[in-house]
Parts: sequence; structure tokens; C-alpha cells
Amino acid sequence: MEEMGKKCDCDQCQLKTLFFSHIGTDELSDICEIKREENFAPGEILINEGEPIREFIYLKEGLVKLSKRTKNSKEQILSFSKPFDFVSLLSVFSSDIYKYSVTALQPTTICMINLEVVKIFAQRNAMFAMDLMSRISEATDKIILDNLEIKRKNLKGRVAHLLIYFADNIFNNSEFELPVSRREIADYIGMTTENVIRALSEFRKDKIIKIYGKDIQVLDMQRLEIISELG
Amino acid sequence: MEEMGKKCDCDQCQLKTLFFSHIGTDELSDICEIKREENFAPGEILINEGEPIREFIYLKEGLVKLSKRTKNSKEQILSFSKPFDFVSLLSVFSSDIYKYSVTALQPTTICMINLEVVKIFAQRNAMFAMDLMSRISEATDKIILDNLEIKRKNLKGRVAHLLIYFADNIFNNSEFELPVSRREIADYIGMTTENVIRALSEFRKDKIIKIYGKDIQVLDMQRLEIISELG
DNA sequence: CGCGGCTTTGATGTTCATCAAGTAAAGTGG
DNA sequence: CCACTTTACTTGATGAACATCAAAGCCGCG
Repeated sequence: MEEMGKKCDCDQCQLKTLFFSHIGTDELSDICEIKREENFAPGEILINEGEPIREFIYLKEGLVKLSKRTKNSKEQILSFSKPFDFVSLLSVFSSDIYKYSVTALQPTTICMINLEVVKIFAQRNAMFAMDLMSRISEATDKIILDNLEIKRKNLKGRVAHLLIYFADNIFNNSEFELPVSRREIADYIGMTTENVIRALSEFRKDKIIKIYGKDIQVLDMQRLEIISELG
Repeated sequence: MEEMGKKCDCDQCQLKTLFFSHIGTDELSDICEIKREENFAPGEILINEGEPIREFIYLKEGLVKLSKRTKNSKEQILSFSKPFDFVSLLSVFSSDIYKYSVTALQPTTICMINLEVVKIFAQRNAMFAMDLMSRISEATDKIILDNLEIKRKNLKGRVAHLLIYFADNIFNNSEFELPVSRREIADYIGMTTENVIRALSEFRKDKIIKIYGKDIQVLDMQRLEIISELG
């Protein structure tokens, strides 16, 4: 049952310490008044490449993909992000427009704060600016390192890498529902859809995973890790 | 002839506006006292992956490569950087140790400032912190975008891409001396040395470039761009 | 019910890695 | 300074990995 005159709840947000640990109570309640929350269903686009950046955005809940369109309109996927991995901050301080698109893969909630307001906060409160800097740096580092990692692997190694990522980092479970299509996997690892499917089929034949449509069950994590490492 | 009791010259540094446009004259002269300059010959290592980050470092002059070693000790090259492209800032605010190595490719001068000092400045001066944030963001964005670009090209497209990069961004000349070995090109574009050589040889046979060892002369930039685009 | 998108498998061809071998260039120690 | 070793560069031959093309089944949706 929703309260009338509902009190602002930013002080209870799990993400508070990430971004606002150096923001005072008064200021936090200011932010709380200004912020807007928005929900997205899987497949919905949060941010479209090329749009002007007006808001500072972070993920409260859900899972998204960051992607970019090539000139011949193929999609390249940069990374998958969940809460605590940053999202909109890429480009936020280096460009006026988004260089990547962001699309929900699962029911997703974001929190938006007008960018000018955030900048004013950052200018007034240097510790807050430092926190932001760390977040940006961590998020981009992660993307760069992950892409390097994938670059040195072959087809099977790349697919294994992504399966392990979903199992260990996103779902914390060896059994999960793939939040992406085979084509999206291909767009992420830089191979074709057909060959992604072939890799998955071979894992199935080798009894490393079970596949029921989008549902994946990892049977032999150890072998998957060896493939990811050596592949 | 060097002056005795040489005055501090940071106010004349070309890079002043990049990092220190929001630093007052007094503070700048403080920084100027603290900063250290260091020179490196081609091949010398500025930063070794895994070392603790103690200094804030930026390029004043020269050309460097950022690279990382894989477990089986192959080198992966992330990017090439010249002054104004940032260098040490990757990881500076997100980790205690360097995640990449930095090696000089040409005679290189860097400027170093103790990291704690920089952090104190950033905490006291939020505009300075914002400037840093923009720089970090730009530098990492560039790396991410460039790697995506390369990912979607084939062998010849990747080699063409790099040749154009050197001609247009580094040397501003269609004739230049390659600052890297064939193997380093391979480590950057993610192909083998042999195939890099084959691509270069074919460009030579097709009269797109001339090759004299490390000296490259681009004869037909237009065709090179087409190859880079379509490849 | 039919259309389009997603998935799967097979057949074929291209691209690229690997192996091998040789030349040139550059560093090393006597 | 010269023999010696190592590293960089180059080309060819071969095979493996991957893309492309084709065809068919499946599912959701209008």
C-alpha cells in the first residue's frame, strides 16, 4: 500500500554508498527530490546512440547491453552491465552525445538525475567528483580488459567465457536463462550466429552444458573454464 | 645555455590548459616545484604492468604503446598514445596497481606528479577534478571505440586502418617511419606477424604504398581508406 | 493462418594461423 | 672490428578455423 506524501527514500537506496557517500544528508534529500526513476521491459531501448546526454543515469535493477551500430548497420555489443557496473557514465564527461546505445535485456529500473545538477554537485563537492571518477574508471577498465580477454580466445573459448560470465557474475548459478539471443552472443564475441550455435551444440554433445532453448545448465564448469582459458 | 636558479616553467607548458586550466597561479607554481620530468629512449619501459601507481603521469613529448601480457606471455597492444592523448590515467583512480605496461616507441618525455598531491588538488578544486574526469573519459572512450572499429575489419582493413592512423594522427604526413615492428602491428590488430607482412606486401604490389624497411610512403590514400572501410 | 525472426544443421569456400626456410639487420662478446 | 647469436623480416606451402550460403523447423504475433 503506497503512502500518501511519501518520504524520499534515497537514503535507503543500496547504491547510495556508491555514488553519494560524500554527499551530506541535506544535499541527498535535494537529489532525492530531483531524481526520476524509470522502468524498462526487456528489449526496450534506454538510450539511443547519437542522442544528447541530458541525464546522469545509473542502473538500480536489471540487466542491459551496451552496443554500437556500424556503418552497414550491424550491431556490435560492447558489454553487458548490471547494477553497480556503471552505465551511462561512459561518454558522460567527454561528449555531448551518447556514443553507444543501451538496451534492457531484463526488466530494468534506472535512476536519472539531470546532468547539470550532477555537474554542479561535482564542482561543489570534490569528494563526490572523486567517487564518480573512480566509478567511471572502473567501468571503462572492465570493458577494455574484457574485450582484450575475448580478443585472444578462439570461438569456443569466447562462448565459454561468456557462459561463465553469466553463471558467475550475473546469475550466481550454474543454471540460468540466457538473457540474450544467439545473435547477440555473436555480436558480442565478434563471430557469426551459426558458429555460436555450433559451439553451444558441441558443448552439449560433450556433456559440458545442457540446453533447453534459452535455458542453460552448466554441467562441467571445470572443463568450461579450461576451454575458456586455452581457447 | 641553462640558467642558474631556473624559474619554474609550467606556466609555459603547452599541456597546462589541458590539466591545469582551473588551477590558480600560486597552486600551479606549487605543482611546478613538485613535478618531475623524465626522458625515455625508444624501447624503454615507462610503466610495468603490476607496479604500484604512485605518480600521476602524462606525456609531454613522444609516442608510447600501452600493452598487456597474456598468461602465456604474449603481448597484446591496447593503443598507441601521443601527447594530449592521456596515458597513465587509465586505472589511476580505479586501482592501486597498473593494469597495463607503457613503453616508449619514440624519444619520450613525461611529467610526473605524486599521486597523493594530485588527489589533494582534486579534492580541494572540483573544477580540476572535472577536467581530469573529462580527460580520463576521452582517453578511454578513444581506446574502446578504436578497438571496436578494428574488431569489425578483416586483415587488410586492419592494417590499412593503422597506416591511416599513423599518417593522419601521428605524423600528419603520407610519408613516415613506422614507429613499430611488424610484430607490434600484429599484436595490436590481433593477427599474426606473417599476415601483417603479407598485407603490407600486397599493398606494395598494388601500388598503394611504398616500403623501404620501416619507411612507408602512402601513394594512394583514397584506396587505403576504401580498404580500411570495407575490409 | 501466414509471416518474420530465431534457431539449427550441413555443405562449401575464404581467410587466416601455422610450419618451414631463408635473408637481412641488429645486438654481443672476444 | 669481426665472428656469433639473436631478432626482425619475408615468402611459400599446408591445414585449421571461421564465414557464407542454403534449407528447414520452430515459435510468437498480428
